[in-house]
Order: sequence, then structure tokens, then C-alpha cells
Amino acid sequence: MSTQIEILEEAIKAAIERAIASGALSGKAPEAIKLDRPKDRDHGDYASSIALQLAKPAGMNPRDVAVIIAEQLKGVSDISKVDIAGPGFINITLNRASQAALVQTILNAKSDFGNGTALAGVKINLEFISANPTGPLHLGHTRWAAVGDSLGRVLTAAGAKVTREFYINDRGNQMDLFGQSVEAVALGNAVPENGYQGDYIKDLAQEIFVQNSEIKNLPDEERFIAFREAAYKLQLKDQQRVLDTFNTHFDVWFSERSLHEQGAVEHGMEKLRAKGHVFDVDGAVWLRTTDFGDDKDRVMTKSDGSLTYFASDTAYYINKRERGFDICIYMLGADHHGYIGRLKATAACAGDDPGYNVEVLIGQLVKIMEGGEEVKLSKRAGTIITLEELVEKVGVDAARYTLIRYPVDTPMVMDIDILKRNTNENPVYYVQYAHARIAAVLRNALELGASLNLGDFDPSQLVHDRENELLAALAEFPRVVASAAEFREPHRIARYLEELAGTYHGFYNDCRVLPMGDEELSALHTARLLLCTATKQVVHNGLDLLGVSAPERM
RNA sequence: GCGCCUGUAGCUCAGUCGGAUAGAGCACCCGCCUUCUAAGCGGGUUGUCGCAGGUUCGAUUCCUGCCAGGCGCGCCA
Repeated sequence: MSTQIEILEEAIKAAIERAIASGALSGKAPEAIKLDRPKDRDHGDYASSIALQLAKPAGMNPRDVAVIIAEQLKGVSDISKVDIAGPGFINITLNRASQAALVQTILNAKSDFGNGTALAGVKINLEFISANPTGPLHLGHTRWAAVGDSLGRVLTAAGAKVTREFYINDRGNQMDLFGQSVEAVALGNAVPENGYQGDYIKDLAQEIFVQNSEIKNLPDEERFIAFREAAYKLQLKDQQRVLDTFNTHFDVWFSERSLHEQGAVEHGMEKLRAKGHVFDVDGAVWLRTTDFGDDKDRVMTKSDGSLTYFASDTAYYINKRERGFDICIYMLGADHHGYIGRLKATAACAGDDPGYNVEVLIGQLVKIMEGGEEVKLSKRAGTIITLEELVEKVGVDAARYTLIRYPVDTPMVMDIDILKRNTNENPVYYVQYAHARIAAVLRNALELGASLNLGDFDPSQLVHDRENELLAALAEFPRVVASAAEFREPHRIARYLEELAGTYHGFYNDCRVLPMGDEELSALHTARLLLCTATKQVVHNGLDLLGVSAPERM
């Protein structure tokens, strides 16, 4: 499905090619033309600065280039007017009726409107959150829970085959410490130094007793392992439950242990050794990641024979690639940015293209404000805010929307008090309100016996400036989804929805949709109703990409 | 010391494949519900786009240096 914008872009490209062929213009036609939406509506529906870019290589005045291109665009059916402005901008005004045909496109495509094919056939592994199963998910995980899940939806909309994966760090000292802590609390002993504190440890201990009252009679070593494993199971289940309520779902919960149990670590090391990047020093096994830009080489097997976390990482990466993923996306916290170099280098050591096969997205930290003060988070002091608490305070929609609304590479502040308000300070309501408002209009229309049949749609009815604006905004949606996918930035969807909602509210205020009083239902009413229906569909599709609900009533 | 991220209106932040007068919300002022959801709309006020150079017809956007803030640099996990 070509959108109207793509058709226009093609038309301009063809116009340039014709001008070159006829000798009016010299130089080369660019690969692709990008149209902009001018801020000022007097500058038409779309604008291009292509003439300014072509002027120099052609050795011509940009305005003259613009005139030549504009001349070539005259025959294009969808265009009603071409103006040249300023230093050589080409401003295009569309034929309104053909623009209004977009309503039909949207209503036929329904939930598919906005989907593209840019990533068709690409298999993407999207790893996010990836926590120890040693405690509840907290604020540090929430940003990725929302953004990662949304990115998964956006990439899918761009045609990718996405697998969302949660890497369970269920191996190593932290697990043992966790097991010891639960065991100690259960038996009334002191928690080990640096052990896990908090009420949830007590709750786990109690739960374990309920499940297995005989556990305390086991021999020491067996008992510790029994506690550790039981607590692991319960805690993981709790994380899964909370993520479920947060509308974040994973396709694969991947256990770090399973890599070791299945020999994947040895397999990965052999593979890297075969590629010639593994070496041994002082009884330790190293990967020469400095061959590919890392700042130091990394140890995989320590001199005491035990394996590092990095060994798991390399094995996990190789495992992903062997499962057929083209692109492995890692979504990490700012405190892990040092991993970028070694992950990329690992891919290069494995013979992959680190520029394509591995992507690392770094999310900056989230601060939280409540009562006008920053809430200090400290695990030690037990003042962590869990994902579950956040949702209890502000609800899933507000939490998700706010977290997704900002690019992840800026640190963000969540103000709990604002998120509880139903005002414009809280944009999720602004967008949802537009959806609910349209739903109300459509309910009323049905009561009036209006037909919402596409066959009755007359695009030539929609000539009001507000209608024109709304149509232009709707036409943007596929481009927004495509760019959100391309740049891995779901926040673009949220920002777009805020604009679209604003445009709709403006339309609503100036354009009466339903007949007043005894008025007959006219072709204009019907056209506007269908425009509303199309807008509702796009708002709905956008909110779906964020994992935020689109309410029928508010 | 080295590396990653950030610095845009009083506040919270968008924006930039280099382009026309730099945007939104909040805050402040003024209007709009005897007919579709006023959680809305319209209007007004608000800027050395951190600083200094460079590339360019054109830089808030790209490059270099500096300043300020956040985060990180293990044979830890």
C-alpha cells in the first residue's frame, strides 16, 4: 500500500528526472525525496527543500531550479497548487478531495493502518529488563518494561518478526546470597553480610514453609539449595505476574543457567576459539575483544576455573544468532553502558557485523518525585519503589505513557502527583480523551440512525481548514510509525498522538459533526462522521503501539 | 585519567537526514458550554537553543575544544 505521501515523493523524483532528461537541469536525481510538513499552513500541505539541495551541483540559482521542478509537477493529479517561496522552497497544496480519500484507506485497513514493510522478514531478538530473580522489579526496570514492550510492538508494525526476551540472571553469587538470606530469615538467623533485606524476604520464607514444612529438617547443604530454588521460583513468578499486570509480555524467559546446563558456554567458547580470538594467560581464558575496539580484553574463564558473567554473555549472544535472529537488540540501563564495546566486539569475534547484528540501547535513569521532593532510592534503606507500587499509585496507562513519552537517552523525572491528576499536565488523558470524545459522537450518531457506511462517503464534502488539517495529521501516521521503528524510538508515537488529539479537538470545536435540532443528516455530516471514525481508528492504533488503553468513555 | 548520556522559555520537556518567524504542556492574563464529552477550544506574554571556534549559500542541528550535571570504568554479578 503506497501512501499518498510516497506517491507525491515519487512524483517529485520523476519530475526531477524528467527535467534532467530534457536538459533543463544538470546533475543527478537524488535517491529519495523527503517531503516535510511545513509548520505554517500557508506554505501548503507539503514542502520540499530539494531545489536548494540541487542548486549547487547544477550551478544554478535555487529559485530557478524550483521553477523547473514546479513546472514538471503541474500534471500530477493530486496536486492542486505548487508555489515557490523564499530562497527556493517548493510548497505543494493537495487537491482536497483526493486528500480526503485517505479516510477510505484508513477505514479499509483498520488496525493495519500505519503498518509498514521496512523490516519485513527481519528476525529481531529484543532483550529488555533482564533482572536477577532475587527481588521485586523496581523503578530501574520500569522504563524498559514500558519502552521495551512498546518498541516490540512498533518493530512488529514495521514488519519485523520480533521475539521479546527476558534474560533471567539465575546464576552466581547473588543467587546464593539470596538463598542464604531467605534461609536465614526462615530459620530465625542473622542475614549474611550484604545479604538481602526487606519484608519480601520474610514473605518468601513464610510461603516456602507453607509449601514445604519439612524443608528445615533437610541436611545443611541440601536445605540451602532447597531454599534458594524455592525462593527463585516464587520470586520469578512474582516478576511475571507484575509484568503481566503492566501489560508487558515476553515470548521467552531465558535462564542463564540453562546456557551452562546445555553446554552452550563451551560451545560458544569453542566457536570463538575457532575464529582465532581466544587466548590463555595465567590459566585464565580470554577473549581478545581489543581486536575490535574494546578498551580491554575480557576474561571468560578465571584462573580458578570458574566462569565469568561475560562468558555467559558471549554464549548467550551466539545462542541467539544460532536461533536465527538477524538483529539482537539489548536494552540496558545507563550503568551498563560499558557493555556496548564488549558486546559489539563479541559479535565481531564471532564473525558477525557488529554494526548490524547487535544494537545496544542505553536508557538513562528515572527519578521520582512525590510531594515536591525527590524520592531517594536505596536498596539498603529499603526505600525502593517497585513497579507494582508505581502502578498502584498512578495506574498502568499513566505509568506506561509517561515512561514511553520521552526519548530514553535523557534522564527523566516522574512526578507522581502530576500523574495522579486528570489534567493537561498528564498527556495520557489528553490523548485518551480524544478517543473517548469521538466514541461519544459516534454513539450519538448511531442513535440518530446515521449510516457509517463507507459507500456513502463523499470526499469532496471535506473542504474546511480544520478537516484539511486533520486529514494531513492522519496521513502522517504511517511515517511516524516507520520512523519510530527505524530509530527505535517509540516516544515518537506518543508525541504524534498528542498532536493528532490536539488537531481533532480543534476540528471538533469548529466543525459540527452531527445535525443540530431538526436538521436532516447531510452528506457533510456523513463525511465528518467517517472522518471521526478514521481518526478514532488511528488514535486507537497509536495507543495500541504504546500498550495504553483506548477508552470508549471517560 | 578514559568512556557513554545530557545542557532549548520561570518549570517539565519536544524538535534537528542542515533550511522559511525555534515548539508543546504547566504557570500568568483575557475570551468560549440554553445542542455532539469544557479531561476541550481560541487569543496574549515568555528564549544569548551551555560557551568558543570550524565546515556551509544557510548551523539550535554536523565537527573540534572548553564549561556544567548524571552514569560507568573488576579474573564482581
